[in-house]
Amino acid sequence: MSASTGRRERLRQATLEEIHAAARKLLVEQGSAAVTVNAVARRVGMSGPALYHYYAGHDELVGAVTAGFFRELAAAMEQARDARPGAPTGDRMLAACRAMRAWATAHPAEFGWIFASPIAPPDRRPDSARHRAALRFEQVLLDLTVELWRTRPFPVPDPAGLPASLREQLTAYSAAIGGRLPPEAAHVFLSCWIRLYGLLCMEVLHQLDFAYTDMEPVFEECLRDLAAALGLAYSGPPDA
Amino acid sequence: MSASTGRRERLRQATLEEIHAAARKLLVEQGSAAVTVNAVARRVGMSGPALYHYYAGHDELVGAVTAGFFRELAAAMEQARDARPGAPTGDRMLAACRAMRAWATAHPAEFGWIFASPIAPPDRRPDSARHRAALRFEQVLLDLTVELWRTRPFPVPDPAGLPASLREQLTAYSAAIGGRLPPEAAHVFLSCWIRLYGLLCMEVLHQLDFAYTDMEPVFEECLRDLAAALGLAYSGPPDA
DNA sequence: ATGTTTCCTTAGTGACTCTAAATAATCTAG
DNA sequence: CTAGATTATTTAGAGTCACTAAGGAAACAT
Repeated sequence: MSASTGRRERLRQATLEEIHAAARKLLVEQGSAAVTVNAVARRVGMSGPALYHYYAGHDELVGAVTAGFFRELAAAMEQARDARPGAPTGDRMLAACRAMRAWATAHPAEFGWIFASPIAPPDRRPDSARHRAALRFEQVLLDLTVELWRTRPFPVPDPAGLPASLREQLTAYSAAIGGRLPPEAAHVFLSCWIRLYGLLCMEVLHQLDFAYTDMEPVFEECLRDLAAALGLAYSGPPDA
Repeated sequence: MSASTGRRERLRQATLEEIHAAARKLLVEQGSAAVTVNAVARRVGMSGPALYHYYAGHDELVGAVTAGFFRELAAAMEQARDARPGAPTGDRMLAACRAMRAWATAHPAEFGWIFASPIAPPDRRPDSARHRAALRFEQVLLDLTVELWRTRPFPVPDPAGLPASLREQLTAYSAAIGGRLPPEAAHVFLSCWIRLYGLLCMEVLHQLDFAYTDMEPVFEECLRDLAAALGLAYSGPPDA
């Protein structure tokens, strides 16, 4: 068997990327419904069933494309996070959040595709590339929150004030992330995550068009809230 | 021409409802992808193209079904709102919010369909039945907020502290709702709306499965936050 | 040079959306 | 009560989709 750098393997990788790019272009230009096996194959110059030598079917193709989007989004956030290594954790967190929205607004079709996948639950198998990429994406803000918690702990609610069932779930989640955050801190993290993610979700799904035409200041207001919740200084958008 | 209660018209309405029910059953039992023109027609006992005499195509059928879901959701919220006419506005608002989540969790497929429609943006024409039903849905909490604002004004941010572009949009929205809320109050309303809607969005799209298995206490925590923001007394879930 | 693996094509199946034409049922007018 | 218009529904068919199967051609290994 040839090594991983064999000529064939290289060609195969190139074709995979070409397929990936074609699918993305199709998505951006004509919407998610246009991303069909046949259409993608046509774009890369091969006809129909040839694509089945690269992906087992439509779902797997969709999953691979989605994973790529997640990776790109995570990379953008990681880059923003690491752009100024010496800066306070809070600033780097705000930068990562803004990078998330920047990617989302620069690539609305891709961001929408991530959530409202034409086929929502199928590729949610915990071993899929999509799942791994999604984990990496979720990890970015979690890591920053952990760092913040270690260096400059934020205020947390009294665990006794939380409902018992919520406390149990938080304890389980705290264990799932290796105890890097205690349950109360995990609650704060998840609350922030929900607000951030939910807002972008709604923006991208156009659920707020009835009230807002430009979501940027709304997003900044949300960031201000989150900064307050995390006890960190809110510094306005970089170019404002 | 016959009156609106002609026999034919009645038959047609009955068929429309039958189509509607068949589509919904298909959605619930086999997922959104199963809601095809052919499958729906088969279920109502007619074959294929006959359905085109009731809907111009797949998109219109989807839109009609979605509008029905919106109406049902709005009705459930209105019923909760009006269940205890003498109760404080705050209690009735919490009841309406809980009714929203109750409907969403009782009909996850339908609620998910509302957002991640197989065909997202096309039937977003401002004159469609879907759009009107969505407006009615949005109106429920808006009405309650207006009532609250008139009877027991909630704290609002200083307009001078808001970014100019946000202020402009809020002014426009305030005008769009007939000035029933001033821009600052509209901002509070929209913030609450975004948090509520965003949370349910994420729950239904299973974006929080990585941390929570039971979202009910999370939702109640959110309600508690919103109650605080609106300056009203939080009263726990009715049956807890 | 031979055999194997990989890639890609054509052909074909069953499903889908939707159009067109023909047929059956129903209502309306004289 | 019958003739014509309207409506409901059917079958046929075009075009596309996902996917399978079978075969040819190229690249690879030995």
